[in-house]
Amino acid sequence: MTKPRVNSALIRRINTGRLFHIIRQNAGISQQQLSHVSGIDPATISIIINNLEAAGIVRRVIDAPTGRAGRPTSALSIDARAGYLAGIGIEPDAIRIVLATIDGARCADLIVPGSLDPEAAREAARAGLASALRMVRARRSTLLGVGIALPGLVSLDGQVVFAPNLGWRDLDFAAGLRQSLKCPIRLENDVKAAALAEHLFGASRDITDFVYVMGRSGIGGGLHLMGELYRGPHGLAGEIGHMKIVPGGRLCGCGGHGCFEAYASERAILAELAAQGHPARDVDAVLAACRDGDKTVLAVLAEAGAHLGLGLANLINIMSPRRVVLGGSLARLAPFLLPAAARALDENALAAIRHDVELVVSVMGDHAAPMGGIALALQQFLDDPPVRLGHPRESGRRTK
Amino acid sequence: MTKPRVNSALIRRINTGRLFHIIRQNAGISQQQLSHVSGIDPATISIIINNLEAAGIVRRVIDAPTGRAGRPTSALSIDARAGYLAGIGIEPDAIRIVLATIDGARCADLIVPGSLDPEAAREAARAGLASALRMVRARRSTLLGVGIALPGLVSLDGQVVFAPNLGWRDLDFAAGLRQSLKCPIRLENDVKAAALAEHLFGASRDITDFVYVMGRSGIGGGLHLMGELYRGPHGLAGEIGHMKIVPGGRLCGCGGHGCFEAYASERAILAELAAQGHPARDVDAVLAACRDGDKTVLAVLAEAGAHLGLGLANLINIMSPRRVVLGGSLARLAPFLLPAAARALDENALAAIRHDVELVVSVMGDHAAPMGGIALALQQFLDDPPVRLGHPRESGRRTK
DNA sequence: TGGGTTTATTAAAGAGTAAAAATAATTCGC
DNA sequence: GCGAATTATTTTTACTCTTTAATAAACCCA
Repeated sequence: MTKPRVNSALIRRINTGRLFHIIRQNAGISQQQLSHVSGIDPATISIIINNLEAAGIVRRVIDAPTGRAGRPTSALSIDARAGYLAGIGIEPDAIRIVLATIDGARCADLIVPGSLDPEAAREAARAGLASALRMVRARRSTLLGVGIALPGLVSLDGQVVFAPNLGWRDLDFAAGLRQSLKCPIRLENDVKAAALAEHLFGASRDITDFVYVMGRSGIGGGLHLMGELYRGPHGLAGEIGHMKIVPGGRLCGCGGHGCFEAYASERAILAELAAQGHPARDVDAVLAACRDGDKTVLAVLAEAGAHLGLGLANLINIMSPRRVVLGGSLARLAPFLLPAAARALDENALAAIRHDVELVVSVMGDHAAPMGGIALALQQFLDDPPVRLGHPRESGRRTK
Repeated sequence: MTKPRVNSALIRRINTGRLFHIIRQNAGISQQQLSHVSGIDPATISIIINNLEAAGIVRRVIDAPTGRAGRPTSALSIDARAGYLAGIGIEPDAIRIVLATIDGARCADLIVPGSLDPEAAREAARAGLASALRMVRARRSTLLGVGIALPGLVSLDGQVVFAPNLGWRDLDFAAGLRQSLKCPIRLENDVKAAALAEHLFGASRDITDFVYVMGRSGIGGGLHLMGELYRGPHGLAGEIGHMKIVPGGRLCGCGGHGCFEAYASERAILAELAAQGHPARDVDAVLAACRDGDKTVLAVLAEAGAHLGLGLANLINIMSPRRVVLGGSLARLAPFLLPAAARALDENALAAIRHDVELVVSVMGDHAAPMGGIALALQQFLDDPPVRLGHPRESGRRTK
């Protein structure tokens, strides 16, 4: 049971974080606007901004004259030179590495072959990260944090509990990297990480309550509630793939029957196509067939879309989020899934609740997992900044 | 969009509230133990306790000698003389009123006939409340807060959006009472309120993440996440009754098919019995038949229990709570529902998640809703105490 | 009286807020 | 054209509030 002390340091950390994100998402904002937006007093802002500037996190540029009277504003922005964050998305067959500045701007992108052997995957990630750093001509000491996102159950303390696709169980994947990289590392389930990225960098920045639904081979979910990721008491909340939508229905990989992901996942769609004798074996082929107007494929997708809508309706009835974000292969297939899904949603979600829910598609694409890693790293960076922010005001007070 | 300022006053409110609840649940605790339990510094505690004592909220009794050396501890407890909280549970046919001291101890209990006319219901509640106050010989000025719990959708600002059982829509039920009672009033959905009561007064005091599932005529839910009630962006989260567990299944009152409450609610059970020609028309009759070993009733309940387990499995798969609490008529029928429900749970919930979830029955009984009202009133009292706590330290500083 | 235990007080450090002051441009008056 | 007034933004100062650590006080028992 964590009980963070409620004290001044916490206040400062919260307010600093809030200002950081506002600046990040509104580059060029002035201190006065910042005060208006955040509700924090201008004096407090002055102090915090000065600290952030001294730490090299925020940059201040005096604006060009506007032509109007008064002292010109200075434009605040996150200083890209502060250092880099790395996001690592681990999949069975590929490891995606993204390097970003601390404002989340992507500046390097890399895919290396994956491995089911943890040690090999770790080494591949490490080597890939080194390459990425070379790509931007950055020294390893400029790496401020690393976030790792992988498909599987991850405990609250970042241990891999079970990752069926990777064949990993009870593994501290980050430990080895932490040693060799000498910088903070966080590890999280890829869908939860992607939800975080959606909140920090995506289209749902101002949405405090949304559900991220990601189709990979199966279906995962991330609950973002009250402005923060909800992990649940064991870190397993949001695993919606095995919600039962058809009692006694199709056999699922989990051993159960009628699971959500046995009907609406990429794997389920491909399996259904195969069962109907269709040659498509991956999402690209499915999309190509759709564009050619392949009736079989369109029918299968409509069917899957209807089940998708049914599952989402349950999710919406329970959580009443403001938005549902679709990611992964669900996002790619969305054009052909959504019509049926929207119908099923209208039919099965309570009207009063359905009315206020948007169903949108993530724009993150394949970057969802590694950008989730960036989000994790950024969160870590703000939770526990390497330079002590908010230190005592320099004692250079002039006396009258 | 609420954005509470993060400042010293907030810290004090949070810490004061924490101490209040610890004292409430551990009457007789000493300041030192309080510090140990809460993690708050003894000095801070000293100040806060002095304020609470001066406000008449906490009482300090110097303990009898313990036989051991040292200054005797003083026992802290919530001062029952501080005043009363009222909880009002509104149902179509009855209004339940509970009076409690601010530590949540029930001291009066009353049921008056209900009404579908808002004005009549309001007047009945007001009159009942006056009677309850007379029962404990208390003046109306000692009433510190009122919480109202009713079956229906309630917006975040306490407006009744839709209460089908009462036939109310878009109604500010509390407004009239607020005028005549001249004390703070909060209004909330009864299941959410009951979940709050379960957290503050029930068996789930130390559980930060649980789901409260209440069977009335339908089925409602309350999500208690991260130590607080989750209302969702519109206050409609947790309305699990219309989760679809059987696609295209039984017609539900909502117009949809296959809803949770069309299979596992009191109304559904009674309807099924009627369809099978059984004479039981209420829960009492059902329970009596069960005790007589009535096969028909037991079979219907087992069937309903299986569907209950199926619905709970979905809830658990999504939320991964630490506990599911059953209340209302589900609690009364629990002995005959649970075996089948537990089986369905084992079958349909992911093992990794199922393993850490308890399924328990609320001990609140019929008091759930009005005690929910008490919980609301207490929360209101602590959020916005009538006497300003944490006032400036008395200026009686002695100088050396 | 002295030892031990618990509570209360005090001083220090840090946070936020409000008001005043400083800063830096433009605009006005001549 | 040039200085003073104006305007808008940021910083400083003064103050309150909070936590925390160190210190003092209160109290019982031996």
